[in-house]
Amino acid sequence: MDKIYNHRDVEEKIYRDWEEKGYFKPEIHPDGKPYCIVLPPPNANGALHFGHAMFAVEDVLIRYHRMLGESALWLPGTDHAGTETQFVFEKKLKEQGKSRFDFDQETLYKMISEYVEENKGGIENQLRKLGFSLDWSRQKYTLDPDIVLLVYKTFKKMHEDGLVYRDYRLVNYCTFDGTGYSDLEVVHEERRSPLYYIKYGPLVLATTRPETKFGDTGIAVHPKDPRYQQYIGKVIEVETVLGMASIQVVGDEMVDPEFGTGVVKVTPAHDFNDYETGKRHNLPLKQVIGFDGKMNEHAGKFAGLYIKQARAAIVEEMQAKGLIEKIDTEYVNRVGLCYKCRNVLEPLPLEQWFVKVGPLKEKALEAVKKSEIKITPKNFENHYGQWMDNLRDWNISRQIVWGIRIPAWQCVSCHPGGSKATDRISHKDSIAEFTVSSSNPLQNDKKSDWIVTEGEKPDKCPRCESTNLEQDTDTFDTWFSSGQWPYLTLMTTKSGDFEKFYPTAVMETGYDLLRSWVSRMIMLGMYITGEVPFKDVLFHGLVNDPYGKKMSKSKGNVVNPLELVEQYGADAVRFALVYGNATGNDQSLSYPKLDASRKFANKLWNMTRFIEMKRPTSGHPGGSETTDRIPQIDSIATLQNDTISMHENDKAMVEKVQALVTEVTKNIDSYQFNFASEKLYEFIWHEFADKYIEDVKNRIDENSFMVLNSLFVTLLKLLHPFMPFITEEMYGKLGGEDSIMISSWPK
RNA sequence: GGGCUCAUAGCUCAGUUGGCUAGAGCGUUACAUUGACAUUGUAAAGGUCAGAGGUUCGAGUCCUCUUGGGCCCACCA
Repeated sequence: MDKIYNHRDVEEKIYRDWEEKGYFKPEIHPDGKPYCIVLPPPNANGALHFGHAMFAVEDVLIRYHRMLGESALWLPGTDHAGTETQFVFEKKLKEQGKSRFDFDQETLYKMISEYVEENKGGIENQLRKLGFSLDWSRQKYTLDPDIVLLVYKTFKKMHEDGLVYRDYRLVNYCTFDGTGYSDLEVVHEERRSPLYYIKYGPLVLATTRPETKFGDTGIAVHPKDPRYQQYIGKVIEVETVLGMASIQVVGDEMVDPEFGTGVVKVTPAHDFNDYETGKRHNLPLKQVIGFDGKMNEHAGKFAGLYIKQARAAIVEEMQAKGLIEKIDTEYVNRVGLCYKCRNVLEPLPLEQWFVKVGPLKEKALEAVKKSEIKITPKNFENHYGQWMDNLRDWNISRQIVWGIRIPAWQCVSCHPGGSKATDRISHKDSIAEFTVSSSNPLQNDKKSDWIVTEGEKPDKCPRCESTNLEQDTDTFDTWFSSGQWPYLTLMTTKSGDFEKFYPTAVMETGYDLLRSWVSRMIMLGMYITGEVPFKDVLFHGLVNDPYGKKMSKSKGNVVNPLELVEQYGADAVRFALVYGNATGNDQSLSYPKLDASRKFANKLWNMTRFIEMKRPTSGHPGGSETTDRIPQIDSIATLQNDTISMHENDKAMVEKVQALVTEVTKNIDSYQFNFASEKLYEFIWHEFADKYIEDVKNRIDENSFMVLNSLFVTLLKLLHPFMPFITEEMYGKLGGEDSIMISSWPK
């Protein structure tokens, strides 16, 4: 044996060996109790980051349960990550001087698909490098045809059950990326936005968005505001930059009399609040900003200007006309930004598919309340409850091509010029269609217009028998498919998997995915299967840079975990991430800790070397590995039964190891991986090596050797889930049979 | 505006249902060792556990408030 442990010599070889022998498959223990973890699917097009490296705790659990003799399945998969991937691809297009609008939907989809295929293997091999015992034979991808079919079925069922509906509503729309988003994908930022005090006939109101005034269909005051009682319910005449206009005044509780002048303009087409106000007072909806981010024809001579330009031009003209009383230039408010491109999102009215969350969330909330699902750390149960309580209907339509196209068709004959999303994708001016065909969309009910299928094109329109049907060009929000991941995967891997492994044992992921992912998996899982998708939720924290700052590409402080694996070894990286980090807490990447872990591996290596040297039958140069196999005593119980005569120090050590086994087992069972790893580190190094080996060194005989060897193998087994490679390597050297990963957990 | 979370040795962090004489890694200091260990071992220094109250036989741990970080949520025109 070399004097030092070199992970580069062993890791790849060992992993290949495990995989070839089929050790990652649950069939290794076909009759064992089922234990399943579904891997949170990384972006198929992405690269490994620390969020993935934290999946080490899943490997700890899987390896532990496998050693317990259970039928353990860790199921890998990848996600097509719609918006993310299309965003990356469009960047590439831009480098080539092209844009997505140069291609039709099918071509663009194909291009992205090919691009993803090229990169798809990357993430898998990176996960292998970390030693993850994933059953690759069951790997799934969110765009596998069998998965897609199940997603269609879910959608169809939800449509039939009235849990999915089409509605014309305001969405957070990014005019740069050309798609709407759900509430979750909006990031808020404080910005200085001048507050303009505008004269509106006899009234003065304050607004940050004068350019939307052409879309005003009402003016609101607080119903009890004594200043404005005489106007409520009246129509007033106001002078605007486009001439005179008449406008309805309403009283609404929404208005804060303390803010500004206590008067507010109501622009239902361009503000979420106003949309609701408009609905309450039956005010029409008038869209003045298009999906291209420009003013439309309702803006008169300002049509065609981008929002920013229009604002400046309008304000200038209003000032010239004396329509602006004052401007508060220091005013700060919160604006919604696109989480991808950081541009200001525009609330725009659009027909979208929505998931009615009410009935779903009720059950999902109850499951956690009744502890059918336990969340660790426990305080996240509060987060979960709060989020669920405030959940609004979920917009699942995305105006991007990269994703699962929504299997809904509309009859062109019955609905000439319906809401064709192609127009938005090509950025043609589709505004007229909306304002014309939806003269009063606030009361519009278009639910029955759509034919939803399991993916196949309907033969004809059930109403007019026309065969001229067009599919919705939108795709599903990526979370709609990944939100069904546990059963989508298990229903499509091997027959019997779903019955055997569902509900899965635990969903382990970063706590940042509680809302966007975990909550949706619970809702959709319970809806489709009638059962919770997993019994436990286990959250890990984020890994920040060594200074505690969040790693991000823009900051340039991203550390690639693979480089650390190369430098320190996968075992050391895994150990460093688990050691000293309380479950669910964020941590800063610590090089000293990595170093300590690497040294620990080296210590183990040298403990093995020492034991090998002291092996009674070894020492003669001609001795072969096979004849020199060390007698193994596999269970501590055997030692405790006085099968051999033991020195009293050996006996004491047996007891200590026994106690350690109990504690480590308990810690892993309760997801306290930090305790387990700390105890192992402390015991192996400072008890077993420093004291016991030093003691036994001078009095070693055949019996004490057997105890030493057996106890050390026991310790290696306890350590194996955390440091799989080195423990495997040493297990072989110490005469262990087969592989440590399929050996039994010490009792 | 709500909610969550953190504050413990020079640094990075553990501390599980209150029992602590408060620990680890790295760093620092002294000594030992060329050994199974590109080292390791033995020992030492270093902390009014953010501050103030309270509950308790007992508080780093539970409660209240204060201060200072971080995160999340919310439609303030």
